Amino acid sequence: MASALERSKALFIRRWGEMGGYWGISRTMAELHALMYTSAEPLCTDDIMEQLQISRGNTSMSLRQLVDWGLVARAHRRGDRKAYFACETDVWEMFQCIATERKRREVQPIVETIRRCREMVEQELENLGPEETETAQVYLRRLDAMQSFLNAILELLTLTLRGGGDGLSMLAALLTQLNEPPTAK
Amino acid sequence: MASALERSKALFIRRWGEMGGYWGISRTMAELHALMYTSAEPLCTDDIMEQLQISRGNTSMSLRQLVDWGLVARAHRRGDRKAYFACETDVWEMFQCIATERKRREVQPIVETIRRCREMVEQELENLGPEETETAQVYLRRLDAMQSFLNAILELLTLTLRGGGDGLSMLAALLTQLNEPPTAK
DNA sequence: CATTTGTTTCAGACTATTCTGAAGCAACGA
DNA sequence: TCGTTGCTTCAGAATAGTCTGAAACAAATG
Repeated sequence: MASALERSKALFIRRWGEMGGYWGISRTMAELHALMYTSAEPLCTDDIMEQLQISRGNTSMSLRQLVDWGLVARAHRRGDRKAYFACETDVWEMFQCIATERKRREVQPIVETIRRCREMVEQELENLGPEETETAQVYLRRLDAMQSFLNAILELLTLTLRGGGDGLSMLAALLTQLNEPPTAK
Repeated sequence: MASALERSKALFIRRWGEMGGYWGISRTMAELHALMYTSAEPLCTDDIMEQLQISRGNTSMSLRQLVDWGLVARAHRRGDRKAYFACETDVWEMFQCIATERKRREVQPIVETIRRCREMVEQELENLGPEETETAQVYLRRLDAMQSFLNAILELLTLTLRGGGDGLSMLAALLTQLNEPPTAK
């Protein structure tokens, strides 16, 4: 019978994997991450294969992605040719890695697309009938709103992340202050 | 030849759909959302089917999900039995809808799981050898760190969202202030 | 109550993603 | 140089996720 510690880890790994799915990360990659997060020691490929029951190829590919995201680092042991892997264990650093990458990969492109979309319509704006102009205006206003929103989020993340590891927790404290005084209005 | 307005909308819809994929939302559902966001008027099922070239069934299911998320509302026209659908157009409200739902569906469960994981190990803690105890301690510390992190995020969202629609933009402005003075140190 | 109009559901088809396993590559030591 | 160890790659298999279309349903109308 597996120890309580092992069963506890297994549960955490399973749940973390599930969650990955909801956020556009493959279940296995998330499980791999969880496994490393729960492990006190760096792990080698074979450890991972055995614990998660996945193939060598899958392990190699998933590890590479985690390293690309900056969530996992390669490590080596003296007199051992195998590569070992260790997870970033500071949760705020972890969050920063993810936020930075998603910003770059997903938010930036849509901001750029919105800019282009706006441009396309602006050029045509003069040659439209009155009703079409109205429709176009609504559309442009919506694009602008979305653009501002995304820029605000980008700025918020940039500023929060720049502020070092505990930026967000500081922020939360700050918000509490902001939210409480107004009750005395 | 399609008008620039149409081509612009199509581009936005395509990109928004792609992005949905990265965030664990089906491409079609995201496209549907984008279509409604770009449309000045509420749309009926047939409009959507035609514009996105998808089946009636798919349209019905995707709309239902969007309504569940609170991102889209049913509307009706006098003397017309068809249902029309309109998108939430305030981006901050939109964000709130998504944040609230994800919090409930995805963050809460993992917080609960972490609590359980901790419990499982605590019970066993006394019956362990010294080395195992060390390992278990590391694991528990990691669980605690993750737990605090998630709670901070939850709190942050709650506070931000409670503060009305433009809470975040206010926040961004505030952070700018916080970050700029220190340059004068 | 039969008909028309519009919506929902869901089994099966289809598509996309993920995974495996074996071949290939690279680094090292004998 | 050749064998050994360990990592990476990728074609094809397996799996998971999405979509269709037709049947069932529901509501309004004649």
